[in-house]
Amino acid sequence: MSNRSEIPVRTRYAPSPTGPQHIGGIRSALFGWLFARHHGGQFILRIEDTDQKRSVPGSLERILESFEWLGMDIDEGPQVGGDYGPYIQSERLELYQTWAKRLVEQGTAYKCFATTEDLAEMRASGGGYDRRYRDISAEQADRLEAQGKPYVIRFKMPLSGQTTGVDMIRGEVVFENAQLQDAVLLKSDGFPTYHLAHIVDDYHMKISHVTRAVEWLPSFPLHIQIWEALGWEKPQFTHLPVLLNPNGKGKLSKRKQQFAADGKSVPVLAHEFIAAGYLPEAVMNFLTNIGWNFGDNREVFTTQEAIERFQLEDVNPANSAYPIAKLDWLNSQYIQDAAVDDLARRLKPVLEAAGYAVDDDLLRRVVPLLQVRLKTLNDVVAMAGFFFADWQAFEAPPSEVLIQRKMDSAAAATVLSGAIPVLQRLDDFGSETQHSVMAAYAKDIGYKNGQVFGSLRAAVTGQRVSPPTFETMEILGRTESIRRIELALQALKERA
RNA sequence: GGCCCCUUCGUCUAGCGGCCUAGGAUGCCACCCUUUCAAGGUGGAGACACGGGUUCGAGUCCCGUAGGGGCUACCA
Repeated sequence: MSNRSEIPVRTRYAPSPTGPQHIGGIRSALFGWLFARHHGGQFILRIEDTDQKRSVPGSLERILESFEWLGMDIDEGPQVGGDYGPYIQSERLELYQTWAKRLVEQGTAYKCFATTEDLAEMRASGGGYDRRYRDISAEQADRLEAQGKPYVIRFKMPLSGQTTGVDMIRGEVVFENAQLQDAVLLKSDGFPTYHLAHIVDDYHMKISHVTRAVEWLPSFPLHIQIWEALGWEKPQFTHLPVLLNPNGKGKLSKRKQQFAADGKSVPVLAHEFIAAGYLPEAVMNFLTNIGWNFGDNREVFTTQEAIERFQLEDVNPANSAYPIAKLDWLNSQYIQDAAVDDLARRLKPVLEAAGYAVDDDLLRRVVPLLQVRLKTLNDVVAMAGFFFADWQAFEAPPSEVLIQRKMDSAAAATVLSGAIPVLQRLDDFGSETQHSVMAAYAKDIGYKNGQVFGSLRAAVTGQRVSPPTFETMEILGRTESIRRIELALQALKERA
């Protein structure tokens, strides 16, 4: 596939284990994954837990679950292993310390003894770190260290000149070195910062293409300088656009619950998509189509098809408002196109979670009635839960459901009671036969189809909105259908 | 504030100088179909942020302005 690079393509997703996975992070990972798969390369998961304070136990499991659900397979990482591990940064501390020390020895980094208070003062007087320890002598530094003073290691950023970075979707980006600070490479607790750790790891893990969110663009020149100070050949870089809130204002946040225009809360965390009843294929399709497009004006495509076409260069550099409304549509497309057994298998746990005991054969008969009616898997409960409830416990719905528009209680009773013998006489209780016979019946008694069919629907399903009436009655069977109609008649009589 | 990135219908996008009287999708509206709800069909409204250049010709290239986003931590 790749005909211009001899080195194998290796991309990585390197999240901090700070809790549930945010859809924005997953999208960044997705682009790196698609790129690796397109080129037949490897996709690596690395956990960046160098900030102990922010680490949340169980995060790794959540990340792995999200990837598995979406079908994004990981070639190397914690749990799966690989030749370049460990894949958790807190287990690689020695490596970072070695290289930080090397930089100090070669004079491109230095020990800085400024205290938190010193830094706070500098910030208060309106500026960043003033580089006060950048040029102290080695003896001075040794003396301070011998006194037990804590220190960090900072990078000696060039004070003048420019650094030019090449971004695969933006081209050259030029920065003034004087704008950059002497970033901390190694913290006083011996842990590296992101700046050092990711470079050491990307180098040692032979990452060929760094894909990360645009918020890293401002520190791009710093990273370039560090790569060069280390004397390592750089990978290629791509800064990916991010997801904005649905209204286009601000980066999509997992902290603040977002609401779509219709007032529905917007799924942002990976597990929320599962809980909301979305299909993983639909979510993948949805995510892939933001900031990248399939071409040919196609909106619905498989992950495999996307892999065949995906190019990082084609990614739109602009951030996007989170187009969540499109996911409902896409999801409904996938539900419509799903095979009956497949959809039944996915619907079953949803119904069970709602408290229904699901009979597989019954479910398979019901599914075809549902396919054009469900936006999400969860919709099955309101639309067709009644099929799976205890039939013996069925009760007639309230009168306002039973009595159709432009009808009253007496009219409803007339229509329903007259329908019973007609249904009883049928040789064939199939929906089509029912339909034609009931249409004729409606004409006979002078009511509209909608009034007759609607009355039956309400009597038999207990709902105003349901799958088609006659298909439903066919599944329920003649005996049960008529029993329910009788229950409705009784209810109308009692309430009259 | 400084620095960096971005800017086509409400939204996601196609467009990489003439194929654009700007295409698709979603959402919205109307009509058709119709036993509810959907689905489906047909049609409609809807965008090149603005101003300068460059060019025979600019949505497409350059500059500026405006707007949006991000960074500016011993967080990533």
